[in-house]
Amino acid sequence: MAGVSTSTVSNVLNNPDVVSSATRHRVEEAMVQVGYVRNSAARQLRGAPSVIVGCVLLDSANPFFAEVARGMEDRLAEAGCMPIVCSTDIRLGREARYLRMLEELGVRGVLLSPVGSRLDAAVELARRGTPVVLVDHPRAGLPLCAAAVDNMRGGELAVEHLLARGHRRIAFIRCAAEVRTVDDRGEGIRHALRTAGLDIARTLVEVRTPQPAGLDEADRAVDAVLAAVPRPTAIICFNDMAAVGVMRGLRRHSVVVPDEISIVGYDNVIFASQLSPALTTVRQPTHRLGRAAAELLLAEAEPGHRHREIRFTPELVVRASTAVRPDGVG
Amino acid sequence: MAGVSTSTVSNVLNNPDVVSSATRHRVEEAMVQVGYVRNSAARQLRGAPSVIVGCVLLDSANPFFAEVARGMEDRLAEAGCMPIVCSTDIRLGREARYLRMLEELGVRGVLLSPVGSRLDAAVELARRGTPVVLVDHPRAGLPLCAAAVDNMRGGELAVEHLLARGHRRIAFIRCAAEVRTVDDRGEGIRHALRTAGLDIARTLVEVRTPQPAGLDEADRAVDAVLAAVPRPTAIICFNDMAAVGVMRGLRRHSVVVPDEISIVGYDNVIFASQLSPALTTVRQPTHRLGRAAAELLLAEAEPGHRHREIRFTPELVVRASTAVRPDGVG
DNA sequence: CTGTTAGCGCATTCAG
DNA sequence: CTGAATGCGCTAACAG
Repeated sequence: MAGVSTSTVSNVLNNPDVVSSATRHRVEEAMVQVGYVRNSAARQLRGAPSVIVGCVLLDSANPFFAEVARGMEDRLAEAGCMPIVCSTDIRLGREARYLRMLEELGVRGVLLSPVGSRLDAAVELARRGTPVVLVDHPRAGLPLCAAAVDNMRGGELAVEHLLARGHRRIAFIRCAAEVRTVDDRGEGIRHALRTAGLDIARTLVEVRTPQPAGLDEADRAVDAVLAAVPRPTAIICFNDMAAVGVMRGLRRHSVVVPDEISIVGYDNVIFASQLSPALTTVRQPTHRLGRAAAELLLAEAEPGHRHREIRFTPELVVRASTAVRPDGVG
Repeated sequence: MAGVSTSTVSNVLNNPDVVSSATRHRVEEAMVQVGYVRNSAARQLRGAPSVIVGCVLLDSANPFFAEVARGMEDRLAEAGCMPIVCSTDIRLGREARYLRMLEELGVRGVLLSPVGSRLDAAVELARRGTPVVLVDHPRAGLPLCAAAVDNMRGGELAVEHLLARGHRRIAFIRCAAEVRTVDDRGEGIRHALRTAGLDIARTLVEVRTPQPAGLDEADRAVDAVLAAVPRPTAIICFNDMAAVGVMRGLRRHSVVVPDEISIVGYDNVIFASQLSPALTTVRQPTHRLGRAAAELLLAEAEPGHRHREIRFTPELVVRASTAVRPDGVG
């Protein structure tokens, strides 16, 4: 020890009030002199909780998840924690690998936007002692916490809006990969159609875009939509990026939006309002979703903790890409 | 030990070929039976290099950085590493705090998009043994590696394009925060104007938007641009999000783009091509930038390593938001 | 090829 | 209030 003492230093760091302020100052001074840096590995080995939280998302570069991750980061920072951000690209193998690595790291917990709906790996991980919070996925009775958006409701909102505008022939463009959120939106779409007394087989056209489901793939999916007989008068897209691709595809076919075909996106990315036409879409509270997930995870450390779900409700943002059904169609 | 041996297990994990395949299998079996999980903390304490890399960025939710981060993540994953992603929001205090935490964690290194240009903290950190790679910031002779985009050239590209279209009165909308990349673009703008033999005081109008420099702030900054006498016929924005705000602001003032005023953005975010009018902008190789930074960091572990800089060149993407200068103006 | 041992840096005893 | 001693899980170096 530079000053005089030995592991009084430990107390200076962990129980500052137990040390006389004189020696405390002396020790603190010595620490900056020597350039002392705490060693997290040793602390953790000794049993201290890790400050690291794993965030395993489908794709951190996707604007939706990027904002969710930022919400997580902000809440974690308040608690002195930091996120490790991983993208699975909807690949189960990568998810498993990341979960394994995070477990070995002894992270405080994992915020997981799961690939499929077989959550055995997540449940097992939690059972072994690493808390897991599901993000953007319903709790589904599992012994885990979850922060989710009501995607069924999101699908319903889109359909209700289109039905009110007179549309009776609607396409749903979705990604080929099995993603729970997208499935739920599809479920909501069908539910709303049934509720309106419509025959799904005759009103709904589902088109899947190949992976990676980006702008170009959605552009090409337009061909299939336009080939459907009778031709849909409205298209619901599984996210805003796809909606942009669809707009491009329709332009390619010289189909005017919204005069001939209406479009509804999903996510309300920041550019949605500046597209031409401005995109009608479903807004999700991304930042708050991320915060909530982090909140749930941090709460797992508390004594009488019980698993719970925080569920957000999406909102329809009506803009210029949807109009009343053109006469004589559908 | 479940099977029979003790720290032969260590060899099974680290020197598999040194153990007879019989016992190896036996040990491996026992490991899954017991549900054995390596303890990274203990390995690290013992001297193993960490698999964690700190990524300290200005704002991970910003599409530019989100894609850079993804590039980092992809390269790191190939090396069995994972990124901790932190956002400073251009606050020195937060940067310092994060760097400290990452140092305590004993990360493999830090990929830093620095707040200002006073890089003492980064240099010190590196000197103490945590490698630092600058991201989106020039090396500037420092004893660090850097992965950067030539932002001066980006500014020049924008100006050269506008000058070729006849513009002689140009506004530059920038964020109030001191950000090196934006400063460099401004420098490039001035350099290109000087090179063309123009008087900067008479051709260039610089407007700063308050923090957080988002869409709304840029929208409001339009007022100042339009108030300038003579009124600029073109606006260069420090990023695409700002360009979107500027478009909105101009619409608010019933100024038609590009007929009355041309706009150049920066970043070429994925939606840039779908705006109305489609945005002329400067493209940066985001994903590759992130990859390169990670690459440089991983290379720091190699024996005869020498610091170096990887510099990318931006490209102008000409679209519909820029036109020839309207007659009789400027 | 397999078993034994020491110590990485810290926090938490217990004695002074 | 301060100083000395132990062990967290692992690996490297050596002994069998």
